Amino acid sequence: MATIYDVARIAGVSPKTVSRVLNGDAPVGKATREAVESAIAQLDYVPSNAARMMRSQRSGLIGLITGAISMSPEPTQPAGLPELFIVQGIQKSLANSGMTMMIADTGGVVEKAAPLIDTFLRHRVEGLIYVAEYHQKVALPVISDGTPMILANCFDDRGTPAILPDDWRGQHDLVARLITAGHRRIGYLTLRPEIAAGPLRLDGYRAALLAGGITYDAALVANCDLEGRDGETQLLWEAIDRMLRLSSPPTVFCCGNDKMALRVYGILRSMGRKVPTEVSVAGYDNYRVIAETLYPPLTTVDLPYTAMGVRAAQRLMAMISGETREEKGPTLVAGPVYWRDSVTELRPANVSLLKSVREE
Amino acid sequence: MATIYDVARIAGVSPKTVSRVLNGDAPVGKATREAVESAIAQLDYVPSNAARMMRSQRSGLIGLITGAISMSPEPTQPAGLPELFIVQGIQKSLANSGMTMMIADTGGVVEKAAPLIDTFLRHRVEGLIYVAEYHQKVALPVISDGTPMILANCFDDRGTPAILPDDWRGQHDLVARLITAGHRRIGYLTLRPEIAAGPLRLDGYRAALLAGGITYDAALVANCDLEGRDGETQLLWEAIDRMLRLSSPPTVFCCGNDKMALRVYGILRSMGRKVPTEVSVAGYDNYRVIAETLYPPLTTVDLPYTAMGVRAAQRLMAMISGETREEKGPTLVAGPVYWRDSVTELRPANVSLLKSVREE
DNA sequence: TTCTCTTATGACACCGATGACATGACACCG
DNA sequence: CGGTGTCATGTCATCGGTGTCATAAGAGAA
Repeated sequence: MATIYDVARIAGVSPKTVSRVLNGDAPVGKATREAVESAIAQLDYVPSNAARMMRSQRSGLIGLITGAISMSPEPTQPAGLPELFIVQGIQKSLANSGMTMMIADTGGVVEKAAPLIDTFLRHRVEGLIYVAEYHQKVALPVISDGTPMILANCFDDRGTPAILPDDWRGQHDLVARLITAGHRRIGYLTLRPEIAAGPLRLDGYRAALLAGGITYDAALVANCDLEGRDGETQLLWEAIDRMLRLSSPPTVFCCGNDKMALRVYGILRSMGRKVPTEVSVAGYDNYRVIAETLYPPLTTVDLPYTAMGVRAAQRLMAMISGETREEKGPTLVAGPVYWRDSVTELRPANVSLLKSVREE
Repeated sequence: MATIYDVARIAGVSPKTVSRVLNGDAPVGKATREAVESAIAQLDYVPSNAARMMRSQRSGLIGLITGAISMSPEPTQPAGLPELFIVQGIQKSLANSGMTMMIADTGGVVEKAAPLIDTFLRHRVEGLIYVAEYHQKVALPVISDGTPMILANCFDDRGTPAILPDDWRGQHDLVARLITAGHRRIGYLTLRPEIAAGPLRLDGYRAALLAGGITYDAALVANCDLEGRDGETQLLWEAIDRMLRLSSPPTVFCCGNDKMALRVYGILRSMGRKVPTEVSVAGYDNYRVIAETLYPPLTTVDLPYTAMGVRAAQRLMAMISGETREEKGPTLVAGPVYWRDSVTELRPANVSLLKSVREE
C-alpha cells in the first residue's frame, strides 16, 4: 500500500505538501496540487487513518453497541427491527459530521458489553451509544475514561443521558383520537406491566379517558401479554370474548402492540366480527410490515425510532464538542398516531387537524 | 489517556516489557508481570489500536456495507430485516477471529458505496462484505488494491465471491413436501419475475411438480406482486377467486413470501374459507413475526440468512488468510422448510423424516 | 571451570501521518 | 528602498505502540 512518502516522491514535493493537498488546510500552488493529485491517482493512494489519528488524537469514530443484530432466541417485543431504525437515525445524523460508525453486538447478552466497550476504547472512539431492543432499564459497566455515552431506548440509574420513546404521550394521543372519533368504550389489551412501556402507556390511556370525561373501567383492561410464550392467542380470545359479552361492550380494542393486533384480527374474524364495521382495532409500534399489510390497514402509534436515533446522535455530538448547555435527564421523543382504516369514525367530525405529526 | 510509557514508568520497566505483558509474545518474569498489571489497572490503561496497527500493519477490521440500516423508502421485499440476520451471522462468526466489524450504510443508494469503501480502505480493513437487501445483481466499484471482498445476498458479473440463498431448492423442497402431504393441485402466487428469486423459485416449483409426476398447469400460477404498490390485495383476491372457481381448484396456495401469505389469510377468511381445513397456505422467507404470529402458524421456507452470514465471514476469512483452495463461483445456501399448521396433511404418512434441516 | 543455551529485559528505530516552525519569494506600503 | 505581510513550501519532531537486535544473568552441559 502506497504511503504519503511515495506520493511525495512521485510528485516531487515534500510529504507535508501532499498532506496539505489532502486536507486543504493551507494554500497550495495550482501546479503543485495537480502534480500531487495525479500522483495520488497513479498510485491509488489512500491515506492511513491510523497514522493520521496518532498525530491528531482524533479517531472520527463513534461506537455503537446493540443487541439488535443478534437478538435473543426468545422472540422479544417487536423482534429486533426497532434498533435497526434507531441505528438508521444515528447513521443518518452522523454521516453529516464525518464520523464513522463502528457497530458491535452483544448477542443479547449484556455481559458482553464490557469487552465490546473495551474494544471501542482501544479504537479511541469519541463517543458511545448503547441501543436497547425495547424501552427498558439497563446497567452498563462504567466508562472509566471520559468518553461520552448515550443510551438509546433505555435508561439507567446513574443519570447517563438517555433518549426514550414517549410512551405515555403516544398512548394518550391514540386514545384521545379514538374519543374524538366517538368511541366511549375503549378496550385495552395491555403489554405486561414488567416492561417499562406497560405502565407508562396505561397511564396515558387513563389520562386520555379522564380528559375525555370517561370513567376508567377495569373490565375493559386485560393483560394478555405472555412474553411470546404459547397460549397468548387463547388468552386474547378469552379476554375479547369476555369484553364483548359485557352489557356495554367496547367498540374498539387497543392492543399493546401491532403483533398483538395481528392476532386480534384473526380472533375477531374467527368470531365472525367484522373489522372495522362491527368492532375497531388499534395497535402500537407502527410495525409497518404488519400495520400496512393487514386488511384493513391498522391504526397505530408510531414508535419514532428513527427520530430517536437522530436525537441520540445529536446529543452525543453535543457532548463530544463539549457543549456546556447540556440538557439533563432523558430526552422523550413522541411519535404520531397513524390513523388507518381499522378504526371506524363513529361520529363524523372534522378531525383531520388532530392528526399530529411530531416526527422529523 | 494513559500510554504504554506511563505504564512502564509506574511499573519501573521498559515500554517493550509492558508490550510483552499485553501480547504475551515473550516470557515475562512473574514479579514484573504483576507490577505491570497493577500499573495498567491503576492507570485504566487501554492500548491504542491505531499505534499498534501502524507497526504491525494489521487492522483487525472488517468492513461491512449494507443498505439494511436505512432501507429504501419503498417497502421492498421483506423489509430490511434479512440483512440484519446476515450481519448477525457475520458477527457471530467474526467474533471468534478477533476481528472488529465496521458497518456503513448506503442508505439504499448504491452510489454511496464508493465513498464508504474509501473510508474503509483508509481504516485499512482486511476484508469487505457487501450485504444486499434481497437476492439481486449489483455493480460495485472495483477495489483497486487487493483487499478481499465478498458479496452476500447478491452477485455481480465480475465473479466476485458471492453467498446466495438457494431459492430453487427452497421452493422445490417446499413443493415436494406439499406433494408428500398429498397435495396435487398447488396454486402459486409468485413474486414478480424481475427479482432474482422469482424465476429461480418458479423453476424449483416446476421441478418439484415434475419429480412428483404432476403436470404443470399455468392456470394455477399468478403473479400478484406489485412491488408494494397498492392494489396488491385486489390482485390477489382476483387470482385466488379465479383459481378457486376452477373445476379442479388448488388445495393449497404457495405465496411468494410470508407477507403475501398474511394478505392471503385475510382474503380467504373474508371469502369464508377456513385455513387450513378448507384450503392450505404456505409462504416463503420464514419471516417469524408473521409466520409464527399468524393463526394458524404459517408453513414456510426459511431464508437461511444467518447461515449465509456465517458462510460469508468464513469465506472472507479464508481469503484473508490467503487460502489457495479458494472455491470458485457463488456459495448457495439452502434453508429448511418449516412445517406448521397452515397446511393440511391430505394423506396421513410418516413424513417427519422429510423435515429437512440444513441450517447451521 | 568454561562454554553454550535459555530466560528476562532493555535500547532503538520505525510505521505514516501531521503540528510547529522556518524559509524563500514576491507584493504592497509609505 | 527597507519593512511588513502573505503565499508556498520544506524540515523535523512526534503520536504510541512493536519488530529487531543486544545484553545480562543464571542453568545446565562438556
